[in-house]
Amino acid sequence: MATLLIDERPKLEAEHPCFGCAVRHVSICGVLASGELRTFRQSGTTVRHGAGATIFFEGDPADSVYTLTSGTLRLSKLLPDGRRQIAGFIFPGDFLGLTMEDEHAFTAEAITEAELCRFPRRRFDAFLDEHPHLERRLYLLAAHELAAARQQVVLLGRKTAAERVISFLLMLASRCRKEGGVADRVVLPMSRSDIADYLGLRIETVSRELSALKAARLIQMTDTHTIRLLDPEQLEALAEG
Amino acid sequence: MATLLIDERPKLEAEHPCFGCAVRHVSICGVLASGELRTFRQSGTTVRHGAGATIFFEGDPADSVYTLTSGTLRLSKLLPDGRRQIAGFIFPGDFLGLTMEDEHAFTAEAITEAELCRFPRRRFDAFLDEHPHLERRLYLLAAHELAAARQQVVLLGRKTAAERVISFLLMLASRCRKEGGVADRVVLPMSRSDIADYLGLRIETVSRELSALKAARLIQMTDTHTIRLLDPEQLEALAEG
DNA sequence: CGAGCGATTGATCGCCATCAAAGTGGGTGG
DNA sequence: CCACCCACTTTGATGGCGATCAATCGCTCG
Repeated sequence: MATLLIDERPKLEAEHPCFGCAVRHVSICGVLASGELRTFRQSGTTVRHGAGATIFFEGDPADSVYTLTSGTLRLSKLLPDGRRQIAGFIFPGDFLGLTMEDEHAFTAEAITEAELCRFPRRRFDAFLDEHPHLERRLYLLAAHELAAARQQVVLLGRKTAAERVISFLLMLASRCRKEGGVADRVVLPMSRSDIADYLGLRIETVSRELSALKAARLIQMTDTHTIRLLDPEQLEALAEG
Repeated sequence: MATLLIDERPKLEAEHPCFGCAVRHVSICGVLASGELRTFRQSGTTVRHGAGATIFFEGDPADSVYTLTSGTLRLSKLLPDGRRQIAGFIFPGDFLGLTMEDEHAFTAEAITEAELCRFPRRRFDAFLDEHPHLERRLYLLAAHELAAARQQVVLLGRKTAAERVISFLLMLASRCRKEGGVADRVVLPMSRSDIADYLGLRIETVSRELSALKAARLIQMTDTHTIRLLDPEQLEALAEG
């Protein structure tokens, strides 16, 4: 029995790359039966992007959808004069390219090296027609993103700089926890500039607030991209005023 | 032929209140065939709320969904210390209560007197199971709301007070246009306080910016709740910096 | 070792918030 | 019908938070 598993596993993966996919169960593919998955896989291709690369620009025709399998992306929009707002970060398992319009409203860029599953939109839509239960999954996905966007609206509309930075750290910590990681050790793959543009602040302000939290012994920074939450309880209280 | 129409119409409406519904074709019900509609209607009830009334509070169990048939609502959230952020306004034809959580994340209140179609969530879900094409409609709806929320994120994160107010006016004008109204005459059913809490500003700032636009001959105010856009082109340019 | 980029820290400025007061309009009761 | 009230809006004066300008630090890479 055990030997069968050991022998069979690699063969399955060779036919079905998805079986080896780290995010299969969390992504949209999770609801697919094995036979469906094969068909689905055949309509997609794997793409790799180096850090800083652009997956698509705002205004580009939205003719593909993606699942991120590794790395981190940012979704951003530029105002004509260069001001930038980041609408969200995309982590492994997240879906990308979901839109009703013909054009993408936001630019998607790789923060770290990233790997994605790319599906031509036409094929994806056709597949959707044949598998109606995928639509519920898609709806759940959209509802989830909507909740996140509205949380960001509250943050940007009414929170102070300190509250924004704390909320951001807690958000990342919560995502860490859901993925089974340790709760109080947060990795920030993005730069201060990305954080600032996500929180509607300037990099100097983000830096200052982090320094203040460090001085208050609420966080610890081993390096600039790794933060340890020393008092999650109090941070939680501070995040909401 | 004409007499038949005249005679038959009221009878149809008596059996099928939805036929007389002003928002049937734009709301989620629009995809339903007549037979389906009858079933759907039977699972819903009409509710009325006076101006200022609360439809549900954030934290209330999300056991109903609604379609707004007349009036205007606001979706808001309070921070512990009383700061309020409005995440969106709900207009006739819009869907309300759409959430994946067990509890509503936002409070829904009537700005003007409002009329809604209320559906118990269990029945709605059951109906959804039997009519899979409704799920696509629902997905489209969520995607639309997501786009609106992200637009608000950009507004709150990176726009100045003047740009926010102009963007708001243009948003309402665009909605007016879609509903076949005149493009340059905008009605604001909500108070200055509601506008401020939507735009992440204070009422004084909203008032000042409106006065400035009036002084610049870009808008006209017949009364505090009716605004005429005198130069939509230039307003459009000013809205994006 | 120096160039170059990102992050931090410091000094000052400006937009919008806050505090304050006056204007407006609609509804009520005398 | 008018006087009064109350809530909402507008306008004015001042202040503070976060932006801006500027310098330094620390790291990686050539």
